[in-house]
Amino acid sequence: MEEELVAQRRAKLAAWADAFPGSAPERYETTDRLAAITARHDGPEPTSAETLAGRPETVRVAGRLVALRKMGKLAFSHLSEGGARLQLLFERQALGEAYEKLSLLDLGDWVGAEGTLARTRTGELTVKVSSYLPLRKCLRPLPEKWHGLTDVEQRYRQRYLDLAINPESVERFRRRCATVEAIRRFMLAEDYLEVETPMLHLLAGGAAARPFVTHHNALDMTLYLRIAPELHLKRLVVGGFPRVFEINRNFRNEGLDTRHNPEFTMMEFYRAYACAADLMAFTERLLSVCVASVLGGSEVGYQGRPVSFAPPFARLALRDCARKALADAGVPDGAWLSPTGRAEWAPRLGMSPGKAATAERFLVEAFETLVEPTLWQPTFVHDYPIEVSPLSRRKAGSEETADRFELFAGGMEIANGFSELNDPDDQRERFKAQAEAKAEGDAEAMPYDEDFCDALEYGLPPTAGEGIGIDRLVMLLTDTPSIRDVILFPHLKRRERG
RNA sequence: GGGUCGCUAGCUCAAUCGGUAGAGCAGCGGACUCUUAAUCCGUUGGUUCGGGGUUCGAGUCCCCGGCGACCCA
Repeated sequence: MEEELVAQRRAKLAAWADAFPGSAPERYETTDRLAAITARHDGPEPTSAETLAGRPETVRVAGRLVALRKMGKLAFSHLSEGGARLQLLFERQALGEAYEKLSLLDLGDWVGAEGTLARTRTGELTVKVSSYLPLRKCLRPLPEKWHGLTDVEQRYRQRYLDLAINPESVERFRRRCATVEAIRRFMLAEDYLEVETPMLHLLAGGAAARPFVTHHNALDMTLYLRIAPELHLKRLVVGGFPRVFEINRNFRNEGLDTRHNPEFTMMEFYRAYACAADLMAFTERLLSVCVASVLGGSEVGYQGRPVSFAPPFARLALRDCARKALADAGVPDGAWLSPTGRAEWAPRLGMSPGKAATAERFLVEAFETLVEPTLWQPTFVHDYPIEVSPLSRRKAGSEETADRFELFAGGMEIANGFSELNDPDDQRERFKAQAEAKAEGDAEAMPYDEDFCDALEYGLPPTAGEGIGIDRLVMLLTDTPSIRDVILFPHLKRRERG
C-alpha cells in the first residue's frame, strides 16, 4: 500500500540528518542548470570524451532523481530538471562510505551533486560524482518510469507529476511560453502598448457570453468576471493610445469541451486609423512571424494534416459559404427565411433551433456547424451580419453587414476582428437591441453600457480591434487536440478526498 | 442536456461462462565496476470508484450515485 511506501521513505528521510550533514539545505549553489550543460556539450558538435578528459570541467548540478541503476560498486543515475536530463555516475572507489548511503535515496528525491564531466563507454555525457547532497525527500512514489502517467484525469489534477515525468508535457508548455513571447515581441515592435484592464466588471460586456458572477463585500455590490476586455481597451483608444494590446484571461460561464475552458487566454489589440482589412493583413504577418519564431517554419502538422501559415490566407464571405454548404446539404434555397423553414431544417442539420432564431442567425449557425470544421488552412471569413455583431462598424454601403472577420484554422476559430463601431448614437441603438434580446431571454446578449457610450461621445477615432485565442493557437502549434492539454491547470470538477 | 466507453496494487495493465484477484515496473532482501525500461534470484503489497440489489458465490450481472474521456446537442 502507498502508506507503507511513504513510511519507508520517511524512515530514510529520518536517517538523512546523521548520514548527510547539511542535507535538506535552505539553498544549494549550482554552476549550471542541466539544460545548460547538455546545450554546451551535447549540441550539434558534441564535446569529445578526450576533450572532457583532457580539460576536466567541474560542475555542481541539482535535479530530481528519476533513475538509479546500481551495479554493485558503481551506480548510474539520472537527474531531471525542467524536462532536461543528465546522467550521474556514482563510484564506490571515489565516494567511499557515501556510496553506501545511496540506499537512503529514493526515486523522486531532489539531489545536488558535484563532479567532473565525462563520457561513458556508450558516449553519454555524465557527471562523475565526487560528492552529493540530498536536497528534499520525495515522500510519495512517482509514477512508473516507462509508461509515465497516462491517466488524463490525474495528469490534470496533479499536473506537477505530469511535468515531473512526461517530457512532452514540459515541451508543450515551453512552446506555449514561446508563443506568447513571440506575440508580445511582435506587438511591442509594432509600437503597441501593453496594458492591463479590469478583470472585475460592473457590466459583463464586449462579447456574447454568460459571465461568472461574484460579489464585493466592502462595497456590497455584484461584480462580474470579464468576458472580454474590449470595452475598456476602446476607452484607452479614446484616451489617445492609438495602439494597445492585452494578453490575459477571459471568463465565460459556458460548457466545457475539447475547445472550451471557462477561463481562457486572449491577446486582444486595437489599432487606431485602421479597418478590418488592415487587421487581416496584420494578422497574416503576426501569425506567420510567430509560427516561424516558435517552430522555425511556416507549416505545422495538426492531427496528421499540414496547416500552412504562409500568407496570404484564404478569404471567404460568410453568407456565401453558408448558403453553399446549405445547398450541398440539400436545403432548398431560402428555406431559412421563414420560421417554419428554420424550425424544420435546424434540427435536421444538427443545429440548435434556439441559436438559429432568425434568418441571419440561421446562416451563422449553418456556417459554424457545416463549414467551420472543414476550414483547415488559415481562412478569413468576413462579412458577418450586423445582427450578431453589436460592436462592429457597418461595412461601407451596407445596412446589414458588419466590417468584421473571423480567422479559422485546424477547424477552429482562432481570431475575431472588426472595424469598431465609433458612432455613439448607433452604439446606443445596438445596445438597446441587445437589451431587448436579453429581456426576451437571450442570456448571451450584452448589457447596455451607458458609460462606454459616454466614452464614444468623446470620440473614438476610426479603429479596428481583434482578439486572438492563445490557447487554440498553442493547440495548433503543439499538435494538441484538447485545450486542457495546453492549460496547466484546466478546470475540473471537485473530487471527494478518500 | 443526451449517448458510448472507462475507473482493479504507488504507476501501467490482465482476470475465460458469475467460481481462490494476477503480471511488469516501483518497493524490500541479496548478487553484480559502463548502465540507461540494466540484468539475475527471492519477496511484501488489494475498501476491484462509492452505495444498494440478484446469487451458495459478484472485479464480472442489475439499479442508483461520483469522477473522467470521446461523440452528439
